[in-house]
Amino acid sequence: MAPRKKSENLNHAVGLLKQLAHPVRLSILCNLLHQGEMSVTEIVQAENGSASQSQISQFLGKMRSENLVSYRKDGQNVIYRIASPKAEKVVQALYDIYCRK
Amino acid sequence: MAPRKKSENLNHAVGLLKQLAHPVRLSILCNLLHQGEMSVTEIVQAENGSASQSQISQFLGKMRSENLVSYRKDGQNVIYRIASPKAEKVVQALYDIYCRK
DNA sequence: AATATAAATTACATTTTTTTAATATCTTTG
DNA sequence: CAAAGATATTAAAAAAATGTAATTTATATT
Repeated sequence: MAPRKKSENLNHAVGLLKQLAHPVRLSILCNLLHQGEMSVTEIVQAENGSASQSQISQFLGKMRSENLVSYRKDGQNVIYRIASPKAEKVVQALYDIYCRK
Repeated sequence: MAPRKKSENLNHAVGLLKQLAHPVRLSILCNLLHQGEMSVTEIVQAENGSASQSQISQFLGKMRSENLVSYRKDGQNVIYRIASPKAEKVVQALYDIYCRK
């Protein structure tokens, strides 16, 4: 990796961790990790009532603004995917640590 | 791993992530990962002014209460280490992702 | 065009975290 | 025992995150 100041790495990591530190957002990212792509409707359904459409849209907006996820439009649907390789790696690591073996 | 409800894994992971999602706490854990053990004085010095003794003590208290770290007394010093293997693994993964190659 | 569906936005109240300051406790040393 | 050093505790203010409701925009269907 290109040499960086420690504090720079630290702040980038903290920025990601703050987004992961919410059950609905982490669940969304974990689902995206395994599904590849999901429409907002599918994301809302997968959360099974634990967050409203509005809240999920707000979460997606924030994660979008931090370049954790990206989207494309498909008719009236909007389809999200993970955009950040680092986010993907961290979510995978969490999955390995908490959900496997 | 013993089978667990998804939401249980999720909440455990989120609990850890909330603790990691602060620059000073993450820095402390990263230092402990590499040093093994550190006294509070050393921890405060390592943060180099970015947090007061009081604040660091509060952070350590919270991380202690969540079993992320444990401590032992050595005279007038209190020496901390990482107590949670999961925390250790996640911090190591973050280090690999953000600070190496 | 009217209706329905999908998603985003706005505003606000609530809750949780973070920060700061002051003080207390415990241990060692002179 | 008094002073100094190390750590913890308490309280309160400030800042940030969260949850909720209402509304809006855009697209598709009839």
